[in-house]
Amino acid sequence: MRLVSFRLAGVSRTAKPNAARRSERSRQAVLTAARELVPELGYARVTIEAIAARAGVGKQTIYRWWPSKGAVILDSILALSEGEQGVRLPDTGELAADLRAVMRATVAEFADPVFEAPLRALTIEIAADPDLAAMYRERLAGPVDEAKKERLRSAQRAGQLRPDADLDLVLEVLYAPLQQRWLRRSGPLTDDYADALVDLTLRAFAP
Amino acid sequence: MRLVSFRLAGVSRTAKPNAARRSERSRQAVLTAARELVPELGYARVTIEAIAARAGVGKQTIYRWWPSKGAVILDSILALSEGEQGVRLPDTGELAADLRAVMRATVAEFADPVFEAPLRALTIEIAADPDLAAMYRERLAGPVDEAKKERLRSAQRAGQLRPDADLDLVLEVLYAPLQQRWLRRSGPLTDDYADALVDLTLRAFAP
Amino acid sequence: MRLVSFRLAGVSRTAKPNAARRSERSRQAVLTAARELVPELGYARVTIEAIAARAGVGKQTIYRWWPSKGAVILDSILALSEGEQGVRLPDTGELAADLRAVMRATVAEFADPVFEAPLRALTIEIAADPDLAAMYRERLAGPVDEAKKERLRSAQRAGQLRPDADLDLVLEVLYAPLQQRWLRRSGPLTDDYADALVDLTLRAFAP
Amino acid sequence: MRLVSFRLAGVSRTAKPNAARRSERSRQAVLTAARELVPELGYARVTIEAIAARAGVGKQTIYRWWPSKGAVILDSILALSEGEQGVRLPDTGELAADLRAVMRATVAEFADPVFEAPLRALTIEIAADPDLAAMYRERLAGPVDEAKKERLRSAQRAGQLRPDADLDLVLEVLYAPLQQRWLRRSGPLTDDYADALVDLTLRAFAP
DNA sequence: CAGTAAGCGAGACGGTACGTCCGGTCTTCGC
DNA sequence: GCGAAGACCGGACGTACCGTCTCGCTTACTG
Repeated sequence: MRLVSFRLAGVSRTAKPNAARRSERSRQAVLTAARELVPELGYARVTIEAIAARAGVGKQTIYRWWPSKGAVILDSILALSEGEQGVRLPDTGELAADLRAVMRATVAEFADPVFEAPLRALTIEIAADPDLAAMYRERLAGPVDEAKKERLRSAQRAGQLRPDADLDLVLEVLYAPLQQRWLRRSGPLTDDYADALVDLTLRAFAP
Repeated sequence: MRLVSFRLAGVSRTAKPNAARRSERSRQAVLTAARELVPELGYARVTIEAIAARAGVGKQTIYRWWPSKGAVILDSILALSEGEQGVRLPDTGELAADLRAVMRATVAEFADPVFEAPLRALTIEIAADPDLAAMYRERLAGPVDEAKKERLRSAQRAGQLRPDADLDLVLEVLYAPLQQRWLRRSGPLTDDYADALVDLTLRAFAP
Repeated sequence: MRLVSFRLAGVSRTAKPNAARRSERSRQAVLTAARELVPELGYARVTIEAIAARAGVGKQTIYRWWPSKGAVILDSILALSEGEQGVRLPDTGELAADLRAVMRATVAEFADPVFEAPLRALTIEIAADPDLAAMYRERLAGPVDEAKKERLRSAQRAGQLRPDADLDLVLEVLYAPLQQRWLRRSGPLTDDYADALVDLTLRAFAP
Repeated sequence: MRLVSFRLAGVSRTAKPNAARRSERSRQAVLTAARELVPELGYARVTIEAIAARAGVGKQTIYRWWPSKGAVILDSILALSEGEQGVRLPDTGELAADLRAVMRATVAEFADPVFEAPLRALTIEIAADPDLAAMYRERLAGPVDEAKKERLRSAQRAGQLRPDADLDLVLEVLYAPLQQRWLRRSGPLTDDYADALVDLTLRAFAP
């Protein structure tokens, strides 16, 4: 799978590298360097050269294994949850309370610069690069969304949500306003705001 | 006062240029070039040098009048509606129908590359640049949102919307899902989708 | 003339730079930096980047005005005699003495690292690059050889040299052994050796 | 002794490889590849990587057995005459005729790109690298010059050459002008030119 | 209504980063 | 245990743009 995307993304690379001989040490160093530099410098000022220098790695090693700077950032974020088992949302039986908790946690993440900076960087790259957007959906958004939808299905079985509700749409109504405020800095991100989004969503999709 | 500006003359960006002597010809050429180049090359490959070359303008002329590439893009979009009087939404008395029309029009805009490409470029720049985000809110988003809220207030008076509804939140629920799908290319943008957003919003904020 | 050779040497440069606006300051800085760096680092370790850095000049400024590193070296050597009027050899009337003086001076030059290092660098580049060889002949070797031949012609008129002697050949017999010893380090360069070359040359071309 | 070499094993270039186990196959492949690539690409574009790839050999195999690229070139030229017994010049008793034949043969060699390109490459490397120059003198120039001097000694015995002539100097006067013309491309290499060099040399060193 | 100062097109400049290439070293396999 | 294969760190290459800076030229205000 990886190799295919390389072939599509790479411009002139014809002979694909042998992944079995890849240096795990270098890989970790690059991802760590990327994660550190983004909040330090701001994404726009993070360069491949800076990542390579900080990681103590040749530039070629980055170009060999990642198709773009955005892909490095995506990997650096994915690496944080490496080794964890699948995501799972709280399920106390009380949908409203569970969603408020999750939404408030999201608000808190956006307030923490260590999360916020790489996330904003990634979001910008995704908006600009369809290939990266596909990688993002497949490897990060997809699994997380699936976990969220699992919780919603449980709520449907419990009669707390309209049984014919389009769960993708439910997620969008919950998250898109929050993420848009964050991305555009168009308003404050507070717990009250999180709660309001949960309330209106439940109203809109009440059985 | 005179002497101070004399003394500072030559220091970068302290003595701002005399707008009265600005060449309208050059301004239009730059905005047109920017608008044309973004869909042609893709935003990432549009450079100040390319805009200047296409416009037949010196680079300094761009640096003199715009603070950033994003500002040029913003202006190039604003210039499209230059001369028009204030925005105004349809008001047939039937809120659902009016909103569906507006949302479907937005969907159509996103499908047209001539609108889509500069809009995406602008959105990316806004996400990366807080200063530009402020300009955007003040000069583009603000007036448009005010017009939309005016229509919603009319609906509140007509008893078609909860009188205590937070109109900013209503707008976010309507638009953020649509714009996020577009920005992330995370799903199809259809008229049905636009209608679904209108329906759930009206449900959530029904009186 | 210069522009033509640029066009031939440059790979992708189509729009030739405007020589009238060239910065004399930068030109001098580059030539001085090159002259200093060659003996310091040895020619093989002198890079365009190092010259640019030492000169406090952008790399592009070098690439804009010189087709190759060798051309910079050639210019840096030519710049030494810039402003001087044409070369002229001593003419005491005694050919043997005059030639010995000139040959011994050449031997001394080869012993001085400040001359030797750039000269060796240039000689190597000339051997590898026919374009540069042409520049060298035209701008450096040509005028110098002409001055030497002028002295030989004077000797012919004085009956000290065979009147039908091929003067280019005379110069080669004088200088080529010396320069080859130097280039290949195949033997000692002494005043006696210089004298021996003069003696045998005069024997070979005696009237 | 054993322990020392054990301890140093792995330290770069201290423990030299066991020449007995050297692969003759690889050695030949490298030398052939080098000889082929120099005329094909021009010396400046011949890289160790290209030689290794063409030879079907790992880069390390080259670095293990040769100290520099120039040494590979030198070996590739030496390999041509491998197996031949010592060089020997024609001796018809007529020095002038014999020298003309040899000089004309040299002119012909310089005209053949298959000889010319590696020879030029080697000459350049020798000029830049004193270590290689020493190897060159010992393994290539030395034996050849000795053979030439043997012929000259025979001529001295036959009274065709001044008995006290410095034979190294004689060789230089014969060859240096020719080789310098070739290296600098400063004039045509013809049979007449070869003959002229022989004539003037015999005049200069006539008994 | 001439003189002058600004904006202008043009583009050279000092820089930074790009993405590629290669040098020389090190590691992993297979023979 | 050598050798092929090739990943690795390092660093220079030549190019593309950045944002600043002259340079003449044109154009509009000012004295």
